[in-house]
Amino acid sequence: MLRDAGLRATPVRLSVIGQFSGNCQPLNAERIFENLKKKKTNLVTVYRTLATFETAGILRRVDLHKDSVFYELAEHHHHHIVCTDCGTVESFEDCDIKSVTKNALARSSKFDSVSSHSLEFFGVCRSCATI
Amino acid sequence: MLRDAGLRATPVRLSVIGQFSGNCQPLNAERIFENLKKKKTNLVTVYRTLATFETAGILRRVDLHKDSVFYELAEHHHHHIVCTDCGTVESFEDCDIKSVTKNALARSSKFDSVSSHSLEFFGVCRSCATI
DNA sequence: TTTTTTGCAAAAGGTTTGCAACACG
DNA sequence: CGTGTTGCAAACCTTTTGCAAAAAA
Repeated sequence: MLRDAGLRATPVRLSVIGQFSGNCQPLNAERIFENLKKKKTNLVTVYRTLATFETAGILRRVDLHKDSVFYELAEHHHHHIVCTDCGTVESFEDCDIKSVTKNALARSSKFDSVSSHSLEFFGVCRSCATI
Repeated sequence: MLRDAGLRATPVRLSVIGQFSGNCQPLNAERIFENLKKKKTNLVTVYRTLATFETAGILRRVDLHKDSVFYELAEHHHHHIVCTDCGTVESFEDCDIKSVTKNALARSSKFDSVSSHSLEFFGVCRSCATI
């Protein structure tokens, strides 16, 4: 993955990729940094790693209406349901929005194509709703 | 609108609502503040107004993968195509994602319902693609 | 060895908070 | 008049930048 992107394989980078591979939840810099504490690295390095990976197309940004930016593996085409109360995030994979995309492009005056989309749902989870 | 939300009608608030009503583009605090400069107000007040309006359900947050938070009228159920190159934003209204929503909820173990969703497309606009 | 990557410190930028003055209703 | 709202200054917090030391290839 790193080699394909022309990036050097460093411990931090390998560990960051590992964190995403072993986890379906989107992660933010702070969280990744916590998981790396034992590795004695720097939060700045995490931010730089995330930026590099996003540019390389390894990670993609996920907007969860939270205070910091979350990422997930680009190859995992996920969408999310976010609890606006407790912040829990649930992911789901299938999204058949081909027809939506087609309609959007048909009506667009500026775009001929799109390269990605983000789709997130927001609501109150069952657990928060019942308390 | 303000009365319904139990909010006082102040000049800044009326002007902010006016800006959104007369504009289909999502706006961020900085932009709203610029449009208000003649009114001699404060950027802090703009942020507070936006937060109040979001809580009141008058505005909703739009994530455009930009550095600041954008908003639009909640009653305008819009989605957007954002150029990842020049940043231009095009809005579209129709989005038939009922079936996607239904599927997501059917597979969800934590949510029985959702109250909103955000759907944005990203790509390179025709103008940026040809240059 | 050469180029990329990291660490540290410091800055930047967007957003929030405390508190007193102000204004809507 | 009373409570909600604003202005100002300052703080906050996430993210970015500069530069020299360290590490990958």
